[in-house]
Amino acid sequence: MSTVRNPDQTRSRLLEAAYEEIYQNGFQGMRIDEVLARTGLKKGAFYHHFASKQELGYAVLDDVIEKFMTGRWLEAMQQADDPIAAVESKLDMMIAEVDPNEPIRGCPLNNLAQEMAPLDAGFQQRIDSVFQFWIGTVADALARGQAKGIIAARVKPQVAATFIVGAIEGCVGLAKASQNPATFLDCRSQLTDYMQTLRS
Amino acid sequence: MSTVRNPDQTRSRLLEAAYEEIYQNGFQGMRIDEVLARTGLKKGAFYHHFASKQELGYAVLDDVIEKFMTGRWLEAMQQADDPIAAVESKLDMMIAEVDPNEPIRGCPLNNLAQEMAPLDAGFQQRIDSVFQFWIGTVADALARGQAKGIIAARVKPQVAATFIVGAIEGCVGLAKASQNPATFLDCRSQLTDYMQTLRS
DNA sequence: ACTAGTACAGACCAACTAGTCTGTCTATAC
DNA sequence: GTATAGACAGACTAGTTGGTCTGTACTAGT
Repeated sequence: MSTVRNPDQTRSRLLEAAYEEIYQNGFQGMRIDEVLARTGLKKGAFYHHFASKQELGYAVLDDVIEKFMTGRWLEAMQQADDPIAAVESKLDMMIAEVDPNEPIRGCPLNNLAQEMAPLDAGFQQRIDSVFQFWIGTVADALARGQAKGIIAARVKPQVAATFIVGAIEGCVGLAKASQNPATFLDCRSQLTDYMQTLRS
Repeated sequence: MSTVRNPDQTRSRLLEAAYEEIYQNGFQGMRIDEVLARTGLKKGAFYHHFASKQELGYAVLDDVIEKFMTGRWLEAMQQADDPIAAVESKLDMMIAEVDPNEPIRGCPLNNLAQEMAPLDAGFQQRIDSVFQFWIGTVADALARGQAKGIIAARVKPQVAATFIVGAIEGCVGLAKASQNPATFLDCRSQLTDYMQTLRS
């Protein structure tokens, strides 16, 4: 049996399976054997593409999570006429994506942050850079809103954006703790109130 | 050598060591051997007091973390003249407790929540009950503030309290991700702004 | 004082898990 | 076409980890 080889795709499959396993069990809880079982690949393939479990974790952050967050927030914020409406729209999307049949697993980025940031500098730097990028997209949108006069001049875009991102993660985290989507809705309603105070 | 025995204290030492290990490495990352090394005890002692690692985790939540949160928030909120000022005071205490020489490890309760809530129903229920208690203390204080006329009547205490707790955890979580206390200060300043909007 | 249950010590085990190594098949360069 | 490097398979290992089990010393009730 002649096997067709496609190393790039093999690597992607490993990354995708690892992302799922990490999302479900955390990085430390993720087992390489389970990633291999998901993909049907063997140890030989894995360690050909990744030097270690740690390197796999870094690659998931670099190649899956960062790209996901970039795709999700960058252009949505960049081409937003109203930054607050754009954030609200993203929150609506997050709600729509919740699968009521599955446990609430929260935000993949924040999950890794809370687990790994104090334990591993490589994780921490990558995570921080994604958060800073995310906050930066919101801050830039707020600053453009100020230029357009729809956001109050007193608002500090970076500070407000930090809080918006922090509050989103907080609301998601509480919903995860309670395993109740209604918690997110309650929490989010107040984030909405806060954001309205940023308008001029 | 005649060893003095004190089973209650032995159990407490195990719980305290386990709490520290969980706080540093997470529940899954916590190793029983390391708990024993911290205490100088052996397997025999451990499995006499706890049926399993899972039961230890439950006990840490029930006997350490819940008690800690109760002691920290209950009476402070109960005897608060001004609920917002009381929360601010607690935030000041949290800042004061940060040790600049150690990595920012965040909130022990939220750490466990983000790691274990979707994985283990026993953890999830215990964590949720502590969060609900915490939120309840804040909500009750807000309601009393409304009765006194210092909190606006339009405020829904439970919803506002949920957001306050969520935002606190979000701010702490971001500071943990960035390993930068300044992130918490920025984030918190906006939580302060939000809370001011609750006044009448 | 005796006994029975309690509170441990510490050796041991079975399962798991990250990582290694050798071999083989495939693709690519020439 | 052939050599060389890349892309895997899969058996194997060494270390770890939660948990068990037996034995023993302590303690409380009678």
